[in-house]
Amino acid sequence: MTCPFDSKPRWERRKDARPQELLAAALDLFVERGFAATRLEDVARRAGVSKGTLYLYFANKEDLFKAVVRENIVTSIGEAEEFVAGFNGATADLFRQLILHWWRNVGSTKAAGLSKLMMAEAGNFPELANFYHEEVIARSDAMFAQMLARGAARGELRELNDLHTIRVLVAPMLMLMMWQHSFGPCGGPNGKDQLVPELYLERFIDICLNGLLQAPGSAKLGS
Amino acid sequence: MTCPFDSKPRWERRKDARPQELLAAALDLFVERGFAATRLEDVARRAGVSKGTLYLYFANKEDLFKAVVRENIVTSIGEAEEFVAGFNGATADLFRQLILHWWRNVGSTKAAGLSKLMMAEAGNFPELANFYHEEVIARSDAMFAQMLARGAARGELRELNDLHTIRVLVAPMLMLMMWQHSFGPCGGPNGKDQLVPELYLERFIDICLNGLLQAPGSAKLGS
Amino acid sequence: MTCPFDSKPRWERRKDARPQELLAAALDLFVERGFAATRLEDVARRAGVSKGTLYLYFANKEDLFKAVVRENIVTSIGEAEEFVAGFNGATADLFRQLILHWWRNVGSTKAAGLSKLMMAEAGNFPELANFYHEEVIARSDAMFAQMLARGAARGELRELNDLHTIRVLVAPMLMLMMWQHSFGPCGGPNGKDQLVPELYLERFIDICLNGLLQAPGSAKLGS
Amino acid sequence: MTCPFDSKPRWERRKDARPQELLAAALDLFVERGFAATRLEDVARRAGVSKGTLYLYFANKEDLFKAVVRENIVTSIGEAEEFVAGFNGATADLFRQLILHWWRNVGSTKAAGLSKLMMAEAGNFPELANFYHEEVIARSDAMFAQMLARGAARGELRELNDLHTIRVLVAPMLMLMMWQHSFGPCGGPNGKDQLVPELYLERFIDICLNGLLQAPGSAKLGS
DNA sequence: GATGAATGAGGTTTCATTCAT
DNA sequence: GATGAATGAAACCTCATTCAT
Repeated sequence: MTCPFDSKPRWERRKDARPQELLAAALDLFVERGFAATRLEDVARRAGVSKGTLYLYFANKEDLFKAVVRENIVTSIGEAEEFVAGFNGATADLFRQLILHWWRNVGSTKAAGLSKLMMAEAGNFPELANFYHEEVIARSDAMFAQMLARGAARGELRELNDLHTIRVLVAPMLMLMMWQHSFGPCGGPNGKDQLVPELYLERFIDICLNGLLQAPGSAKLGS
Repeated sequence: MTCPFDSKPRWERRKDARPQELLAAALDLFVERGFAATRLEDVARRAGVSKGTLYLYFANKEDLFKAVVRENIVTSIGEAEEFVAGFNGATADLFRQLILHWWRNVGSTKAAGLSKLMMAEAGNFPELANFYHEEVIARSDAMFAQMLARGAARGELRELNDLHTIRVLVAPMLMLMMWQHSFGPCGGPNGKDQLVPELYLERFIDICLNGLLQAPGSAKLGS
Repeated sequence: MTCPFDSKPRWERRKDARPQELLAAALDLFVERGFAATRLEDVARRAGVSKGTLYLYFANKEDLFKAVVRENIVTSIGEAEEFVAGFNGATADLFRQLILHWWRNVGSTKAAGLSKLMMAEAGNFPELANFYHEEVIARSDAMFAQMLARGAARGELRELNDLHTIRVLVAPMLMLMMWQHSFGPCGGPNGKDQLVPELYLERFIDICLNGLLQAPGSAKLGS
Repeated sequence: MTCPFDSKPRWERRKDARPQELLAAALDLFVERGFAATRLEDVARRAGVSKGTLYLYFANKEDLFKAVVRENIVTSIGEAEEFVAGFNGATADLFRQLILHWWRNVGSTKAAGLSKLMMAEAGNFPELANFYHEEVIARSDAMFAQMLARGAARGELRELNDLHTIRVLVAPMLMLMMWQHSFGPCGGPNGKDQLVPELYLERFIDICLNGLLQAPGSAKLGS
C-alpha cells in the first residue's frame, strides 16, 4: 500500500526521517537525565548517527531542545485549545475530559518529563525558559482561563477566574507528570507508595470540583 | 592585646561558624543552579573560604547537600508534625494553618527551591533520591495522612484517606514552591503573570475545602 | 591535490597510529615516574595530542596501564614460553639463553621499568596487582618451573623444582631490571658503581649454575 | 621498678618519646603506601598527635623519611658490618649467618618495605635517592666486598669479587624483602604461590654456594 | 609546645563543539 | 551529506605546608 506518488527512493526518505529519529532520541534522554546532563553523543548514538550529523540538523543543544518541546508539547497544547473551544456540555465534564485527554496525550507519555526538566533548569537557561513560558505556559494558562470563564458564565462554577485559581488547578496534573519522572521509579520496594495515575486523577477532579468538606446537612457537625 | 600593626590574616579561625556559613552558601547556590550545576568552589567562595576548607566540614558534594536538606527541610517537617499532633480545633482550620505555617517557615524561604532540585535530579542521583524520599516525602505523607484521618474521625472531612488524596493536596503547595524558584523570577515583563503567594494559598485552601462547583441550590443545575 | 595555501591543521587525523604513540609515551612516563605520579596530561602531550584525546582510546588510567603492560611484557612472556617449549639442547644452555633473550627483548628496554613500578604500587592498586600477577608473574613462574623440570628429568640439574627455587633464580634478573630504572641513573659520580649488564648477567648465570664455592678438591676443605 | 635517677616527670618523658612514635607511625605508612602516597596527616594521627606537631620534629616529609631510614636500616647496616668484621669461621658460614641475621633483624620487619619504596621513588626524589645510596647501598656493597675478599683470601670461595657478583648475591634477599611488601599479601587465594621465607632463604644460600648443576661425578651423564 | 583550620595548586575525567576528510 | 577525531575548559577532590591561637 505504498503511495504511487511517493517516488522518493529509500535512502532519501531515510534522510528526511533523520530529524525525527534525533528528536525521539533526544526526548528520551532529556527526560531521563535533564538538559545539562544529557550528552549529545548519546543522543546521536541512540538515533543511530554520529555526533557530527546531529549538528547538521540542529545548530546546538538548545536548538535541539526547543525542537523537542515543539514536537511534543506545543502541538498538544494546540489540540487542547481546540478541544476546549469546541466543547459542548457541562463545564464540569469539560474539566474532567480535558484532564483525562491531557493525561492520555501528554501526561502519560515521555513528553511529561519535559515539565520537570524545565522547572529545574529554567534558571540556568533563561533563553529556554522564555521560550517555554511563551509557547507552553502562557497558552495553557489562557486555555484554563477560558474554561473557567465558560463555567462562570454558565453559572456552573464559582466566580474564580484568575491566575491563582488556574495554577492551583494545574498543579496536581503537573505534579503527577513530574512525579512519574522523578521519584515515581524509586517507588516503595514493597509496591506501596505507588501512585495509580487514573485513581489519582479521579481524586484530583473530585476534590477540585467538590472539595474536601462534608456536604452541608451531613453528619459533619456531629463530631 | 591586639597588635596595632595587626594586618588581616589570610584567614580567620572560626570553626564554629563555618558550617553554618557554608550551609547558607550551599543552599543559595543549590537552589539557584541545581545540584549538578553547582560548583563547590562557588559555594566556598560565597562563604568566604577556599575550596579546600569546605572539605574540612563535608566529605563531598552529596554530604553537603544532605546537610542542607536536613538543616532546612527536615527540621521543619518535625515542627509541622508536632503542630499537627498537638492541634485542637476544626480540621479545616488545621489544614489552613498547616499550609500557612509551612509557607512561612519553608515555602517562602530559599529552602523551597530544594523540592524543585530534588524532583529534577532524583534520577541522576539515586542516593540523594532515597535520602530525600525517606526523610522528607515519607514523613510529609504520613503527616497528611494523620490530618485526613483526624478529619474523617471527627466527621469533618469526607472519607478520603489514601496516598492519592494526599498527593493531590500537596501538589499546589509544591507547585508554588517550585514556581517561585523557576519561572517565577522570569515573570511577565509587564508584571502580569505574577503570583501573589498569599492569594494563591487562600485560593488553594478554598478550592480544596469547598470545590469549584456552585453550592447546591445555585444555578449549577442548569447544565 | 594539496592546497598550496594549506595551513597546518589544528590536529591531524591518524587514528591508527594514535594508540601506539600513546602507549609509547605512557611507557616512558610510567617507567620514569611510576603509576600514581604520572600525569595523563603529560602522557598526552608527549604523544603530541591533548588530554581529551587520550580518553578516546583508553577509558582511564588503569586501562592505559594495562595496555602498556600487555604491549610490552605479556607479548614477550609468550615468546619466552615458546622458546622454552621448543628448545633442544642442554638445560644449562637453555637457562643461559633464556636469560640473555629476556634481557635483549625486555630487560634492556624501558619495559623493564614496569616491574619496579608494579612492585611499588601493587599495594595501592589491587586491581592492577591482580592483573599483573595473573598475566605476568604466574606465567613467568610456570615457564621457569617447566625449565627446572626439564633439567631434572634429563639429569642435568639438581632436583630443585619449587616456587622458592624459581624465585631465587628470577631475582637477579629482576634486580637488574629494577636497578637500571631506579638507582642506575644515579650512578656513582665518578662512574664506579656502574653495572655492566652483560657482565652482571654472565656472573649471575655462572653463580646460579656453579655456585660460589671452590670446586671439590680445592682448598675449600680448609674451613 | 622505676629507676631512681630517672627523675623526669611523666609528660616530659612523653615529649621525648614523640619522635619515636612518629617514626614508628611513619615507617608503617611509608612501607604500606610508598613515599608520595603517604599522607602526613595519617602519620600524625597514627602517632596520636596533630599534623602541626609533626612539623615541630621534622622539617618536612623528606626529612621525616630520612629519619625513618636512619632509624631502621642504617643502624642495622652498622651491626652487620661489625658482624662481618668480627666473624671467625668458614666464609660459607659467614654468608649463611649474615643472610639469616639480616633477615631476622631487617628483612622480616617492616623496615624491609623501605627498599621497595626507594627503588620505586628514587627517580622522583633524587635527594632521597642520593641519601639512600650513600648510607645504605654503598655500605652494603662494601660489606659484601669484604666478605667475598675474605673468602677468596682463605681459598674458600672462587675469586669473584666485583660489584656484579655482589649485586647478584644481594638480589634474592632484596627480592624477598620487596615481595613480602608488594605481591606477598596478594597471595594465591588457595594459599599456593606463598613463599615461606625460611625455605626460600635456605634455597637461596644453597644455590649461591653450590649452584644448580649436578655435582661432577654424579649421575648427571646418565640421562 | 601543641593544635588544627585554612590554603590552593594540581590530578583525573567529561563533553559541547569544530572541522578535515 | 556524513563522519568521528580532536580540543580544552571545567568540575570534583586531595594534601603538604603554614600560622594564629
